[in-house]
Formats: sequence, structure tokens, C-alpha cells
Amino acid sequence: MTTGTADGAAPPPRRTGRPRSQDSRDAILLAATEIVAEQGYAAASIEKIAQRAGVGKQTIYRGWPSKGDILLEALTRKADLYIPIPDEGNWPADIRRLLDDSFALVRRAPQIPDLLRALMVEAQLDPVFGDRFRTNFLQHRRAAVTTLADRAAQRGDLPASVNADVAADVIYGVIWYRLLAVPAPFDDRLADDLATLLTTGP
Amino acid sequence: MTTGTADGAAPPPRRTGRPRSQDSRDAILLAATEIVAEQGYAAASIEKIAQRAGVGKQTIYRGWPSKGDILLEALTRKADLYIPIPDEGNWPADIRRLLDDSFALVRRAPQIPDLLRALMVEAQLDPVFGDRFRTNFLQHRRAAVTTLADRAAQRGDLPASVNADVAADVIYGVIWYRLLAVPAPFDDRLADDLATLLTTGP
Amino acid sequence: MTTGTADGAAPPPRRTGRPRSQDSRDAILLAATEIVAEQGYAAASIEKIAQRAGVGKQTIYRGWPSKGDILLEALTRKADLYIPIPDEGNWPADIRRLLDDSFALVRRAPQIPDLLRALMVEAQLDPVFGDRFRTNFLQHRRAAVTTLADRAAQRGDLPASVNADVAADVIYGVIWYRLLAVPAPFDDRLADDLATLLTTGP
Amino acid sequence: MTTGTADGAAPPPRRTGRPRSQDSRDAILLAATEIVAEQGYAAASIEKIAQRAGVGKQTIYRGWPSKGDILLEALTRKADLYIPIPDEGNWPADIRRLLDDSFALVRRAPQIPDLLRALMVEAQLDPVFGDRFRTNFLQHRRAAVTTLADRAAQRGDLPASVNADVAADVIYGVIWYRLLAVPAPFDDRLADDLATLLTTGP
DNA sequence: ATCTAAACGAGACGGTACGTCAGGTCTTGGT
DNA sequence: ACCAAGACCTGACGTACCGTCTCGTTTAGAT
Repeated sequence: MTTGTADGAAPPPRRTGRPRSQDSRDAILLAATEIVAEQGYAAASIEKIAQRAGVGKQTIYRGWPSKGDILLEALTRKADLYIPIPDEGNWPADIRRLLDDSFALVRRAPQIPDLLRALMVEAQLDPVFGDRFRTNFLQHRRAAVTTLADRAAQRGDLPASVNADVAADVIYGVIWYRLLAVPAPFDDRLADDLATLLTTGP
Repeated sequence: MTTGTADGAAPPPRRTGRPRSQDSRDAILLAATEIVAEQGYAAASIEKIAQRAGVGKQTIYRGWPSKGDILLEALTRKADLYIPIPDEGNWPADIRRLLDDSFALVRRAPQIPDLLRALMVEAQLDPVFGDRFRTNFLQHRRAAVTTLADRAAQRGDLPASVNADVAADVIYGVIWYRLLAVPAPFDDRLADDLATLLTTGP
Repeated sequence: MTTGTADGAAPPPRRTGRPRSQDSRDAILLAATEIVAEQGYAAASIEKIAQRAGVGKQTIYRGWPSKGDILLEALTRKADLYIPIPDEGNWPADIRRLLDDSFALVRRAPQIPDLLRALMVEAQLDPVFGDRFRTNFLQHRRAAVTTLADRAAQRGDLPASVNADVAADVIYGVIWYRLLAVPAPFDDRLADDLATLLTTGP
Repeated sequence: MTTGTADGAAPPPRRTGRPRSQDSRDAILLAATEIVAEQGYAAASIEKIAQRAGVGKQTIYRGWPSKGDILLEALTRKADLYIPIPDEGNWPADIRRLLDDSFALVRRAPQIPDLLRALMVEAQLDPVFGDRFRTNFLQHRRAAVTTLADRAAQRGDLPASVNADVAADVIYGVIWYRLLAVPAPFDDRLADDLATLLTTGP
């Protein structure tokens, strides 16, 4: 993902007027991230973000269509978020690698769980943003798993009890469930359990 | 769940004054449910609920400590919500029965997904309510699965690749993920896939 | 004038709900008066008035339809504003008395010129308020002069060069002109000149 | 916008760089006049003027220190505004001529009352401009009357009940009062009344 | 049959945040 | 160097709700 705003194909080169300030964008994303991490999502008003970023509210409304889109860009800006689609040559290693990478990211950057929670809340509160969130973020994540599963199916080492959709549902279901609903950590025990479940066949 | 007000041990019989109106409580719960279902959670302000219920705001604040608690009681009031812990005598049948009952409930009462979404949102926005929600609702659900799994373990028909915690994580993880994140239905195909996954062992 | 809000005849006694706070109204009028006097009309934003009065903005919007109406009530609240229609028995004494009373009032309460200027500005900026201002304030003032002139005409001591309308135009024209356009004071010299002009006939 | 080559009368001290565009100035003044006349003073924002004139905001700020100054120049640009100081040889004729000319101007160009109102408002809102307005415009007008009165006094045909200051106060007081406060027209009846008042002596 | 006291509907209260508009300044590329 | 365009920060607008606080009005049990 690149920008968060869904620009179709050819962004017409802006011609006149003062260009938008990258500094302001950065400050807004940073302020939003910090407020969400420090004070929780309920405290992350546009007004507070603007004040903390040292920016006018209009600059925010000019740059993003909703609060969710700010958070989504903040999330994707964390470049280390990128989790490569593993290719270890076999399904068990692939799935274990994906789980380890995902869990490590969440453990490494403590703001990421906060951002993810905030994004899911915003997706429920603002259905229009919800669609963008699903399309531009959640489906990309699912695609990583289904790619692995398709590859495994072609190789023939996907257990008969597993298919691509259920694998994605289980992995991201459990991740989101732990983020939102239970205070349990993302530790190796969980990775073990999930990997075992998804790689064991009759 | 009882009332929402946590009256610990001694139930002091209220003595004087006008008793609280059960009609008002009912009207509030109905109004909240309808607004969430019709207009979405973002539209469900206390003010709108009070107006639709024909009730003063103070009557709401007298009865529930937060908006989440209203929704939680509205959810539990749907008496048919009650899903018995199955006891079919074997793990595959138990797990399949639990899944079927759960999915059927969600399909039968279309307001229930809306209420569940709203509750999860409110749990994120209001951490104090979040704790109540986890303790009084989510953990009860988990307990159903872990009870089944413990029974299966004692019987010896729990697959080696499954344990009680991961079974609960997977089942409720997938349910919540589908409620919040993907527009997919709760159909027999999903029940088949999950049951297969959780009952297949090496 | 009584309230500034043009309620026709029978104000239906409000029945339910918490009654409006007279303290808040008073604080709003005082804050508006002070800000206009101290910082000028341009600084008198609704937001500043609310803050200085220690009042929510909604309390202002609930009580007055526009900023001008606040100022108009503040002006009329200065009870000593009331200038009785004199009846000295002859036109020269009447007109001199009206001028003396009017000038004395303006000199005595230094906020009154500020309020009057602010009201006239607001009447230009907000045509709807402008109509109210003309009807409920300016025409009442004119009426005092035309009453005196009509009485004088009946008595026969109104100079042939003066009629009721031109007398009102001259008196209030000069007063407003001095308020808005020239920094000259409202002193006895001006009262002498105007009285002489309006009482001298061929 | 392109600047015509024929800049008629005064060759400005030619400097380097692109010269200021007279077309832009004209467009700004025209846009300001039209907006005030069509939509009222409250709608005449710098932003709207710039947009209507097809001009950058900076071009406006470069050319005038305040919105009032734009309007003041727009007013004085209406060349027919110029009212000669009459010299009919006697006070009654002079004063009648001045009133007739002034009233005729206001009746002929309907934007002029709007501009005058806007200028007086701006003078109240912006005290710095207010001083300029008084010095550069209002006092010039007063001077016309006091010149006539001084001449009459020297000739000896100024009524004893009139002096130069009160004559100016009355004439411009009534004009401004009618512009700002009452919807009455500037007709011959008013001219008759004022002329009679100011020319009748004992 | 009154009295007492809490709950009731209504709605005003001081606040926070919303999304928009305008003010006056600044920064582009183009003429 | 000036221009049109437009982004920048500031601050005010009028609205929606928040959770609290009065009002006058029920409505029960205790007198």
C-alpha cells in the first residue's frame, strides 16, 4: 500500500498554488499515533491531533477524508510493518514464518496494536471508511495467507482439513480477537498452537 | 448477568419512593436496539435513545453506568440468545452443535450482529466497560468451548493438535472477525470448515 | 421596551424542564457589554462572550437569535436608559429637556455609546436583526420626538420651519452621526445649537 | 489577465520586474462593489472578492491595507461622485443646491448607498481604517458645508440660529441616519424640509 | 386519607468536539 | 518582480451530545 487515499491510476500533476507540506503530514501522523498510544482512541479527536501537530484543522481535512484514513496511513507508514510473503518451500515453514513475523511486529512496535484497535473501531463507526479499510488493508492481509495456501495446494502439502479461506479466517480471526477481546499476548505458545492446528492433517 | 449495577452482597430492600419503572427500562432497551440496527452504532447517542424511548436522560443514567451496559443488557435480554453447552458425548458432535447453534442465532436475529459490533466498539472506547464486557460476556462464551474441550480431553477424543485455549481462540476469533472485518455470512460451509479443522488429528 | 425579544402578547408559561437561569442571562449581558466597551465590537465574538460569562455557547444560542439581540437587551437593561417623554408645557422646554436627558445618559454610562455603535454595525451586517433594531428601538426613539412635536403643533408653538419628521431626523441624525462619524462630545454647546435651530421660527 | 499598453496619464517611475496590473486593480474594485451591492456587506469577504475578480488574495493585500480602503477607493472611483461646492451667491440657494446634488447622486447610483453603509461599518470594526475614513472622506464632506456657511456668514445671510458646525452636523447627520437607520428615501420633501430649517431665521 | 420520598418527563446547564468559513501569510510555477 | 493559485495557521461559526442539575408531576409504602 502506498498512500492510503485511494487514488485510481493517474494522479494529474498539481500545477498551481503552494504545494502541500510534507512536514505537516508527517506531524499529523505522528501526533495521531502518539495520542492513540498514550491516551487511547477515544481521546484522539481531530482537534487534539491538530493542536499536538501544530497544524490547522483545515490542513487535516484537506489531507484525509476521515480520522480513520489518518490512522490507516500512520499504520502503513511504519515501514517495518511490511511482512513479506514467505516462501520457505513448504506449508508448515511458510505458515510458521508468517506467524512469527506478524507477532514480532506487534511485539516490537507497541503502538501498532493501539492503531489496529482504533482502525477497527473507526471502521465500525464510519461505514464508508470501513469499506476502504477492508479493501485496502484487511484484504491485503488475507491475500498473503491465501497465496501461501494456494502454493501449498499446488505442491500438495496442504492438509486436507485446511483450505485457503479458513486458514486466513483462523489466523487473522485469532489475531484480531486477541487484539480486541482478550488481553493475552502474542507469544510463541500461540504461534505453536496455530501452526500445529493448521499443518496437522489426518 | 443480573442488572448492570454491581450490588455486591446485601440486597437492601428499597423502602420509600416511587419504584423504578420497568416500562422505562424496556423502552430504553428497545430504543437502543432499534437505533443500532437501523442507523448504526454511531447514531446511537444517549440523547436519541432517550427521545425515542420517551424517557428522560436521567432515567437512563440512573439505570446503567454506560451506553455499553445498555447494549449488553439489550443483548442478553434476547432470551433466545442462550446457547446451551452441548453434550453429545463426543468432541466432533459437541463442536459441530456449538457452531450450528451459534450461527443459527446470529442468522435468526439480525439485530444481534449489530449489537455485538456495537458492544465491541464500546469496549474499545470505554476501557472500564471493556473490562465488564470481557468478564461478563466474552469469558462466558470462551468457557463453553473450554468446558467441551476439557470433557473431550478426559474422554480422550480431543485431537492432539487442539487444546482448549486454541479451540476457543479459533472459534470466537473467526466469529468476531467475520462480524467486524469481512462481510462473509455465517453459513454451513464455514461451520464445516471449522469443525473439520478442530476435529481432525494425525 | 420590555425584553428585546419580540414576543407578541401571551407568553405561554413554560411548563416542563429546568427553567432558564437568570444568572446566566445576566452574566452573558454583562460579559457582552464589557467586551464591547473594553475591546471593541470586532472582538465581541460569541465564543469570547460565552467564555467570559462562564457559560456554554448553547446557552447563548438558546436565549438570543443573534449577537445583536444580546447587545440590544444589554442596552435596554441599563434601566436608567429610560428617558421619559418630557412634558414641560412648551416646545422649546420639551425639546431642550429631551436633548439634555439624552446627552446626560450617554455621558453618564460610557458603555452606552459603544453598545449603540455595535448595534448599528450589527444592524447593517445582519439585515434580519436590522429590522428588529429599527422596529424595537429606533422607532421608539423617533416616537418620543414626534409625540412632542404633535403636542406642540396642537398647542400652536411649533415653528413653521419644523415638522415632526424633520425634528426626529435632525435630533437622532446628529446623535448617530456624532456616535459613528465624528469624535465630538455630546456637550451643552451642541444641545444649545440644536435647540436653537429647532425652536427658532420666522 | 494581460495589461494593456495604454496607461494614459501618469507615467510611473518605471522599475524592474513585472509591473502591477491596473486591470487587476479595476477588477478588484468592481468585484467589491458588485458583491456589496448584490449580497450585502456581510458577504463581501476578501476571499470572495479575489475569486470574483480572478485575482490572488495577495494582489489585494499588496494593494490595499484593509477591506475598507478597497471600498473607499471604489467609492471615490465613481467619478460622478464629485459634488462641486456650489456658489449661487446666497445661502438658501447654496444649501439647496448642495442637498439636491447630494440626493441626486445617491438616487442615481444605487451602489453608492451600499458602499457608504459598508464603509461606515468597516470604520467601526477597524479603528485604524476608521481614522482614515474620517480624515479622508467625512471631513472633506463637512468642509463643503462649512465653506458655504463661512461664506454666508461673511455675506451676512446666515440665519442667527445656524452656525457652520451645526449645519454640517444636521445635513450629514440626517443623510447618514437615513442611510443606516431608516428606510426613508432621499426625496425633494426631505430637501425642502432641511433647506427650510437651515435657512429660516427669526 | 394524608404524608414522604424517590423516580419520572422534560429540558437547561457548562463543556468538548465537530466540520466549515474566512483572515492574513507563505510558497509554488508561470509571465 | 509581479501574478494566480492555493496551502498554511488561527480563530470563530452554529450544531450535536456529553453527563449533571433543576423543575413540576406521579406513584408507591408508611403513617
